[in-house]
Amino acid sequence: MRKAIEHPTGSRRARRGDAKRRTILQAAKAVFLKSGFGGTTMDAVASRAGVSKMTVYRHFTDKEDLFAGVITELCEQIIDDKLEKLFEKAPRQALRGFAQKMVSILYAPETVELHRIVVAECLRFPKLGRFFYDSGPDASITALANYFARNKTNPKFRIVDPRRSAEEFLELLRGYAHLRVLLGIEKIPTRQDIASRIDGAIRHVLIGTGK
Amino acid sequence: MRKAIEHPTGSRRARRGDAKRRTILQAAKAVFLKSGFGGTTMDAVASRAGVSKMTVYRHFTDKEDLFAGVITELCEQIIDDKLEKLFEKAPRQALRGFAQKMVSILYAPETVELHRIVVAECLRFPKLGRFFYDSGPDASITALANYFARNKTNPKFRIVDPRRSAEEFLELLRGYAHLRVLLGIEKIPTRQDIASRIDGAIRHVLIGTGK
DNA sequence: GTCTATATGAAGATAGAC
DNA sequence: GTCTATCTTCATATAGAC
Repeated sequence: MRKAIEHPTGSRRARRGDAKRRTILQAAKAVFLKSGFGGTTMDAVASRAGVSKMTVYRHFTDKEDLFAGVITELCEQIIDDKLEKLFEKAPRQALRGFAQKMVSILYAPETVELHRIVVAECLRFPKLGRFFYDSGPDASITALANYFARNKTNPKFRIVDPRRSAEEFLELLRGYAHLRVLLGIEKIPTRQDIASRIDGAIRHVLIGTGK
Repeated sequence: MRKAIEHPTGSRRARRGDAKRRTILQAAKAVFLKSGFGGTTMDAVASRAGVSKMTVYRHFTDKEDLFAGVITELCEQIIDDKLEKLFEKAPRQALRGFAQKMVSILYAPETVELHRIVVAECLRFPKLGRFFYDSGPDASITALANYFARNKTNPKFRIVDPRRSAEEFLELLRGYAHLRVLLGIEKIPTRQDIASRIDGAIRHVLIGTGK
């Protein structure tokens, strides 16, 4: 983004304190996610927020600033919990729990819409791609890679390089089902599809898990 | 797309015969891929093609029609060769050859840009997502799935369901490197990265391939 | 068929009242 | 601080001459 994505208009305190600002941000989030950057008009945001357009401009210097505010908030919320806790169980259960958590995030409608708009606008806003990637995918990969690194000598695991194995595990979870959802072809993968996807990912990194 | 993506203005013969139409289409392709649908102006297309804007409108009824023409041509060109020929060798070599072909397509700049614009515009043009998916990803998955189905009983292979295994193989090839390229974070994956990616994919579907 | 010039409309941004 | 009303820009699309 042209402006710093980390610092939309106003101080951090002002961001939290102002209720109307939050109302506008919520409205903007809905409109941007549904219509994209180009398809969103300041009129639509103002209308949805129940305020006049001028009020929107009082809180955000322009459309890009508003967009930055929305995206920042969304990215900060992608990974909410501490992922480390999931790895405290035995390997198979730990990986299954982590996988289920990841799938639930990956396929959440809001995540999918965010993903779509980031891909769409990452050329217009050069910082956007990295900001999103660091907030979501990279955070997940790193958490899993650390777990693999700790268990690299464990004979149950088939780890070549921790980070690569982490990527591969998550790639199998995401897969083409995610692309189909992104393209609007599928709504949400079935439970069976997800279960089989998780099995495939675990089979890829653990040994002796049968055919 | 609102109009049929398969049939932009004019008959199939007219499409091939008219040289100026092709000039406009080439110019439009460059501009759309660089700037997206919203960022592209008919002025820019006309200017790049070296014709007046009116001439563009003589060949394409409107901007959407022009967009449909560009996307149709791009999608038709994604998979140019017959993929079946690649599978005539021994399993390991066959899969390696197929994988290299797929990687070269996946990471070609034009493919990446097409992918990006399709994700960006698939909500505005409902048919677009499926058209792209069928032309590229699904064609690849199906070709590989057929190969796996023919070799399902071969003890070298670790195939649960041919189509799922095909998706998994291609997911490992695509992976997060592709997302990073899509987001503008990386330019092109390194040779080592690609080689290791191909190894991982083959390891996933063949047995007894070492570690 | 192709051009120059223009109409139309939408949307980002602002002026000034309360 | 918030509103109504307005300005300005610019891109799609068209009219009419050659």
